[in-house]
Amino acid sequence: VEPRIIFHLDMDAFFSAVEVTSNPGLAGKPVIVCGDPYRRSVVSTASYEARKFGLRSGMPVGQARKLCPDGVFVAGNPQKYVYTSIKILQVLKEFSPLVEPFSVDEAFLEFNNLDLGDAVGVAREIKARIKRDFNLTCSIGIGLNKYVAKMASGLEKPDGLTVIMPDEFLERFGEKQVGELWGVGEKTSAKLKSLGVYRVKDLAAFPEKTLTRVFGVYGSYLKMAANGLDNSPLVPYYQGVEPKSVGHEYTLVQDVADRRYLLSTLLRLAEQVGRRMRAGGYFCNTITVKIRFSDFKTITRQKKLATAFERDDIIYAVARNLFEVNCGAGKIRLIGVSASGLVKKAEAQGDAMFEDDRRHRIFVRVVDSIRDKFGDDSIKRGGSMRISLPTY
DNA sequence: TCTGGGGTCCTAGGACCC
DNA sequence: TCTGGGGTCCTAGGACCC
Repeated sequence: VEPRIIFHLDMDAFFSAVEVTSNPGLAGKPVIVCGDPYRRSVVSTASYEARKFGLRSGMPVGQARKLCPDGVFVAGNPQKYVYTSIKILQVLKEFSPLVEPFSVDEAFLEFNNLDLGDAVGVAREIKARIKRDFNLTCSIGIGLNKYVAKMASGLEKPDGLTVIMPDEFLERFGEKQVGELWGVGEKTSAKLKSLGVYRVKDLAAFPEKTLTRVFGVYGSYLKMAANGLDNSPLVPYYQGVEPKSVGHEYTLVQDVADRRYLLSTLLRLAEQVGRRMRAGGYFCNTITVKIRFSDFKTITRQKKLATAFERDDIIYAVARNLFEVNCGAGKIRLIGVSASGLVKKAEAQGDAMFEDDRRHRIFVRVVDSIRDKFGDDSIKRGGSMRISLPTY
């Protein structure tokens, strides 16, 4: 019996590549997809041409412009990427029913009864189909578990195809820095360095007891990761995963001290959160407000209620109270509202707050449907009308 | 160069109860 | 009188990922 084989498929510079397909004149140019260029934003995706200039995801757009003055900076179109992503998933399902969408540009596939030699052929077919149908390239990593497949897909980007057998993991990654491992970020790298662990092979051989003492449950995960071990199951798309939270946050165009303006923004965020919950059929019992001050210090404050709710006015009332108690008097850079403790609508039945008035619900449904068609800004309630910023 | 937005999971401390 | 032990729930923050 052949063991299960896992593919990890990673679209190459996905957002930039999609922009090029809808505007072929951009082909071969440094294309940078970012947030609204008129607001404070960062690079979402830089094409490989742009990466030659040192551009990376997460880099502030100002810095990116300096490094790459001739770059084409495009405001992202999330809907377009989601649409393309779904189309690609449909193609992947033709190759295996066991597809786990991992993000908008990544997916895992599982194959059973597939010979390893044949796996490479299947991967080539997938790459050819995606090239033919979408004019996009991807990189595929193949291994016996998700972790190895994920690490493999990054080795030969772009347009890569990499197989890693269990006994090959340390050959391929042993000499690399621990920060190259999926799940090992800046802080963990630094902590590991202080333990004398620099390379993946050092971590692979490090005593697990020490790791567990320093990192808690994460310690044994680290040791396994460094050895290419992973027994996490693939979760097929049709099983889905229930979200744990729904939130929105917004970095203001400029830091703002005007409390009326901030509250109107908070209301908009509360309404967006409510709308997403209703669209998914969820109730929540906890609201979290996030505040980032001018100095980038960031706090979160949350409140759990005894009952589940989804009404905008309740979300806003809770958020507003948390905000007013914690906002201080200075300028604020970002505010966010998030709902957690989610339960499906059916499970929330019988809750006291569920018995609220029908008219309110109908009103909200109408507003939601208009916003679905025409965008969040098409309808506003009085309190969320923009109040013009004072001149700076 | 001035630092997005959407998430998940884990930890630690305090409140509270028995 | 000057100090327990166990357990659960809630809250805040940190780390990481795409």
